[in-house]
Amino acid sequence: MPNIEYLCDTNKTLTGVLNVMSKCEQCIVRQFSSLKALTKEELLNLSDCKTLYTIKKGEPVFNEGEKLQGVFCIKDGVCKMTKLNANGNEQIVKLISKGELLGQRSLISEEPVNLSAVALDDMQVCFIPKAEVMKFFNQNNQFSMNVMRTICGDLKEADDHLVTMAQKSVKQRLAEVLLYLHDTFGINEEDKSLMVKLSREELAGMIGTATESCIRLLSEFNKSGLIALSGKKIIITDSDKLRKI
Amino acid sequence: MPNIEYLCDTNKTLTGVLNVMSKCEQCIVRQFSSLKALTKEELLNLSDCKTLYTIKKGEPVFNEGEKLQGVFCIKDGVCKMTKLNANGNEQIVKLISKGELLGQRSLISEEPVNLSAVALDDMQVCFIPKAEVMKFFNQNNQFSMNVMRTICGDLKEADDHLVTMAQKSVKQRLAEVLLYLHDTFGINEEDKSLMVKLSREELAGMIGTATESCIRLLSEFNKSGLIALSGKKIIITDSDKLRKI
DNA sequence: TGGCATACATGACAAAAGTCATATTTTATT
DNA sequence: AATAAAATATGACTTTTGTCATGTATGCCA
Repeated sequence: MPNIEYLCDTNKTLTGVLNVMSKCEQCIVRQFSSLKALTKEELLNLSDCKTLYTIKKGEPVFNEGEKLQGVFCIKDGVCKMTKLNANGNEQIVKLISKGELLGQRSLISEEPVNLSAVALDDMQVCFIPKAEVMKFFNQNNQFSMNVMRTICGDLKEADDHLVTMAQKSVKQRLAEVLLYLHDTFGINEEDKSLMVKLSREELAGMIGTATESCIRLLSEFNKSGLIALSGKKIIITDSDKLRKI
Repeated sequence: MPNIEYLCDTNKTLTGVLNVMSKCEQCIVRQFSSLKALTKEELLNLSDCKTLYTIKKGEPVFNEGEKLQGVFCIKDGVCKMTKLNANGNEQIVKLISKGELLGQRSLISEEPVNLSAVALDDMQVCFIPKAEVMKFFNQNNQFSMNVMRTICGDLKEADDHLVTMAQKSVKQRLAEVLLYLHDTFGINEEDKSLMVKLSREELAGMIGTATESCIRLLSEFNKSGLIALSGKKIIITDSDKLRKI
């Protein structure tokens, strides 16, 4: 992972230069996260101590087991939160995108992160040091409540996700994931293909199945006219039928 | 579910009588929950407004979709947190026992509960009204942090659980659940059988499989000498081998 | 104590999903 | 543009898991 501690402690110049271009106060993304509860003054402080980061497609923001020194606010891009199992298979637990905070759970629990975060496309993230976040917890109750509500939402999603994994067939799970990608991240205007591009292997990793099974089912959906495939691109052509699988 | 609002608003006498027998200050169970952060004064208040409840084996504490007017602190007993799927199958998401709070997520998110809670044996729970809990959130930061840490822990567990469900075989999941029941809830002294008694159907519901598959695998484990079965009782005889499945 | 209901158990078969081999296509690189 | 490497696709087969039928044990209650 990028060596955040190093950059944050020593590269004051770089940090400063980057910050000129991105005052937190004007950052629209902030409005969608728990940070929306911060006061003007708190935002000014935040602007000074944050570090803007660019992470290239395929690179990790952090890896399972690392200790974080703060949280990341996603300004742009999408990443996958993953976990390796004993066989070396990668399970994608969820996708996280613009406006969300990464690593809050780890900070609160004072534990290493439980999941890896890997960029699915080029990302821009702001790193906010631990001390700053903890200060907000102490002085801004609304912020605390926002974080708590977010985590409660995550917990509900995780429980629901669990039931899906435990009770539904691979086919149903694939249909569900395709609809989720469609509804959450949208489609390209020109060709109506899903905006988030995952390899077949990654798609299989979201569903918890073998890559071949995933490919086979995509072919089947294609033949049945539920979706259209053109190279890596997936276009949902009959979302109603997909929903009824 | 028991009509909590009714009891709490009107049955002052009953509440009082019960409270004489159970001051929160002396309640050992409290020490294991987020409530341990409360001051003496806060505990005295709590004693006055809580309601002690007895819930019989098989009865619900609350059902999926209900709106709660507070949280439940489990004084004794174990319950299953479940969700019904479209086929009417019951998925057991987790087991909750002595010392834990039920319904916090719902209260924070201001949403109906996402899971049903059903007693696996006779339970004793204290109902704490919403207003009281919210007061603690506002006046006691340590309490807030405790709740937050608990929920973060739940989230981690849920994510891990998800990976297990998605990636492991039914056989592995059964082995894992048996070890979990053993390690978390312990065994009976006399016959070394698992303390928590689940029907085959419930066990299947924890694993996310058909009851017959669950029974078949238990037989197999029995024949291979990993476990011993005597009626409903399950005795783990070779936990090392079970762990290596 | 007998009979009924329920839970547990097992066989036979079907369906779902995984594995391995091997094409074929796409993408990256020189 | 040529080639190599990676990703996608498909067939053949095995293993896992689910379903339905049916039998057996267990507990409960009049």
